Amino acid sequence: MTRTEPRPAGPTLAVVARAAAVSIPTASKVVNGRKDVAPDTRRRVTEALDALGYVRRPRLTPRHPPPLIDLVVHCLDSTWSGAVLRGVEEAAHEAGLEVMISGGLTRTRGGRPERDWLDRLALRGTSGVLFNLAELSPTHYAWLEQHRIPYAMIDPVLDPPPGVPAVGAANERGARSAVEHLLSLGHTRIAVVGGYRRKQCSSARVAGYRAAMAAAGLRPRAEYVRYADFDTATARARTHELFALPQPPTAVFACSDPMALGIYQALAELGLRIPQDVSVVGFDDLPEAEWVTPALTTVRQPLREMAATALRQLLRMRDGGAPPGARTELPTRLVERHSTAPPRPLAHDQRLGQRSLCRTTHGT
Amino acid sequence: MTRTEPRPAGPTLAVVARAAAVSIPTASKVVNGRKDVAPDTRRRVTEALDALGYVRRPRLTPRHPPPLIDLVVHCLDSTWSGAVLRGVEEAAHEAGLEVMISGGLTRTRGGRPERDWLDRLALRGTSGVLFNLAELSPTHYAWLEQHRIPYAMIDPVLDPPPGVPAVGAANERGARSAVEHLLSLGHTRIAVVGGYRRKQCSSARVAGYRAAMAAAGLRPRAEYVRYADFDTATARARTHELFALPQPPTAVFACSDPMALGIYQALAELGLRIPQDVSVVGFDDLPEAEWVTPALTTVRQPLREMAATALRQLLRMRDGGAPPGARTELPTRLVERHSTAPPRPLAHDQRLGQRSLCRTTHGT
DNA sequence: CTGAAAGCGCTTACAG
DNA sequence: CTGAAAGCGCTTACAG
Repeated sequence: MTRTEPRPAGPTLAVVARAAAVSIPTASKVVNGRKDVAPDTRRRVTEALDALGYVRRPRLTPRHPPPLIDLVVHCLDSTWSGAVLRGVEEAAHEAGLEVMISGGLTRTRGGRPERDWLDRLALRGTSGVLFNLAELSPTHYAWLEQHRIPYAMIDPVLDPPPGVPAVGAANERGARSAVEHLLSLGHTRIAVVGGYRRKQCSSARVAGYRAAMAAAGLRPRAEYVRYADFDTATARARTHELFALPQPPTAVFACSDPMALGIYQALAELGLRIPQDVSVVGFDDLPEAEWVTPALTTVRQPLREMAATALRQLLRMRDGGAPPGARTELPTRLVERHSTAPPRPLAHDQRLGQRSLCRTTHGT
Repeated sequence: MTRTEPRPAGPTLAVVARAAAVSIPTASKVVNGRKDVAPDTRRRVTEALDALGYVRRPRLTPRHPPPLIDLVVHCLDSTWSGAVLRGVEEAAHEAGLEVMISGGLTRTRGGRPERDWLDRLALRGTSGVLFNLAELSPTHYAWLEQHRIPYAMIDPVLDPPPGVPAVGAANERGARSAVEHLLSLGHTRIAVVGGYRRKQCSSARVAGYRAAMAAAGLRPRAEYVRYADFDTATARARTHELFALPQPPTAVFACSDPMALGIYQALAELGLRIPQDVSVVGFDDLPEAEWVTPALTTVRQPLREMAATALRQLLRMRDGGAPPGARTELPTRLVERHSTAPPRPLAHDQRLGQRSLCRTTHGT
C-alpha cells in the first residue's frame, strides 16, 4: 500500500481565497469556470491559484464516477494487447476519459480476481470496465451488478449475460474465407489448428473451416482437426503430429497468428518450405504476420475497432441507452501475403519429405 | 467530456448507517477498518454495506494523492511500449499502485502537451508520472515542479534536470559489444545506421561504434555513418544508399531493431542474403528480433527492468529519499542469433551484387 | 464500544 | 458580481 504520509501539503481553497482577497465561494466559482465573476476578480484568483499551485480535487460521489475507464488485459506485452489498448485509448480520449490498466484478472486465482483489486475498484470508482479476452465467473458478474459498474467484453471467451455489450469478429465467416482461399488455390488436404477445443470463440472458426470444406464437397478427416490452445509451442507440436500422418495435409489453417508462427517453426524443422511445400493461413493479422518470412496470409480481425466499439457500447448503456442485442460481430478481411500457393503436384500421394523425387510427376 | 448526469446514485454512508441501525461515525469506522467496533455491530454494518452496494470514496487532498501513477507513452501499440508497460505495471503492483495510461504527450502540439491533459492530471492527482522516451520542455518541468508532481524518465531523449530520475541502458558499451562482435567475425567494412543525428541518446550508440572501430585500429569512413531517425522506412532508404557506394559495407549495425528490419527489407530488395552476403546487428531485442528470418543478432536492452527501476526511483524520491545521482544505466547484453557470419571472401573488392563470380576467389 | 458534536473542504442556493 | 449561510458527506476527537 502507498504511504499516506507527510508530503508537502497543497493549499486549500481557503488559502487561495485569502491570498486573492476574496471569499471562498468566489474562489470556488473561478475554479469551476462559472461565468458570474468579474474579470478582474477572476484574474486575481487565477493568479493566486497558479502562484500557490492549487490542486483541485473533484468531489467523488457515487453519482459522479471519475472520468476514467478500466481495461483488464491478461498480458500487457503482446501485440494483441497493444492493438486493443490503442483502440480503447483512442475511443476513451474521444469520450473525455482516461484509461486505467488493470492487472486484476491477470493475477487471478482459480478464476477469481484478487479481492484487493475488486475493493480498490469499488473504492476509487470507475466509469466502466472493459474486459479483454476474459472469462468471468458468475461471482464477477454479480459483483459488478451489485456495485452498478458498467462493463463490456472485447472478444469474450464465453458469451456474457444478456444485456452486456460484447464485441468480437465474424469468426465463422472469417475462417470460411481463409479456407475458401486455400480451396481456390487447389488444396483439398487442408488441416486446421484450432484454439480451445471447448470454447465457443474458437469453435466458431473451426465451424467455418468445416462449412467451407463441406461447401466444396469435402469432408475433413478427423485427424486434420487439432487444437493448440492458442499457444505457439503447442501449435508447433501439433504440426509435427500432422506431418507424421500417412497422408499429411498440403495446407494448414491456423486459428490465430501466434499459432501460425508455431506452424512455421515446425515446418522449418521438417525442411518443408512455405508456400512451395505447404501453405499456411493465419487469423488475427497481428504485426508479426508481416515480420515473418514469408509474410503470412491471414484473416484480419479489426482489433482496434473492436475495442473502440466495446467502449462506445458501454458508454451508451451507461448513459441510459438500450443494451445492444446480441454479441456485435465486426467483419473480417482476408489479407493475402506470401504464405500460400497452389499445392505441389505429387504431394497428394507421397510423403512431403521426399521432395526431390516429385519434381516432374503429376498426382491426382 | 463525461456526463455528470443522473446515473443511479449509490447510497451514502448515512443510508447505510440507518439500514444497519447505527450512527454515521460507527459506520464510518467499519468502512475504515477501525478496531473499536463490536464484532456484532461490525457484522451488521458490513452486511448493510454489501447489501446496498456502498462505494467508498477516498478523500483526495493534496496530502493523499490517489494510489496511481501515470505512464506517458507515445505509441501504445509498439512492442517497445508493451515491454515498458509490463515493467511499469509489475513494479506498480508491488508498490500497491495502479497504472493510468496517459495519451497527453501523444497528442502534443509543438512539444506542449494538451492543456486539457495537464489540467486533468492536476485535478485528479497522481503519485507520479513516468515518461517513456520523452523530450520535455522547460515549461513541462516547471509545471510539474509547481504542482509538486514527482516524475521520472525512461530512456529520455534529453537528460532531465538534475535530481530527476532517468533510467536508460548502457548505450555506448552495448553498441561497442555489437561492433566488437562483427569485428571478431572478421568484418572491417562496418556501417552504422544511427537514430537521431543530434540527440544524445542515439549519439551514444554511434560513439560506441566509433570507439570499437578505433580500438581495432580502424577509422570508419564518413559515408558509413548514416542516420535514420529510428524509423524502419528511413533505414531502408539509407541501406540502399549504403549499398550504392563504390565500396559497400559487409556488415551493418542498426541502432534499433525496427531500423534493422528496414535494413532487412532493403537487403532483400537488393538480392543480398543475411548473413552470407551481409551481416546485420540490431539494438533493443524486441520480440520482432526473434520473429524475423534469419533471427536477428542484437543488443538486449532490459526494457522491463528499466521501466521498473524508473518507477522505484520515483517512489523513493517521493518518500523523501535522496535523488539518484546521474542517469542510471542498466547493462546490455549481446544476443547472438543468426544474422551475422564472417564476411564473404571477395566482398572487399567487388560489388556485392556480383555474387556468382566470387565463389572461389579470395580478396584481402 | 458508541455516537453527539465539531470540523474539513468544498459547493449550492440566494440575498444584497 | 459578491459573499454570508446552509448543506454535503464524510472523519476526527472525545465524553460517556
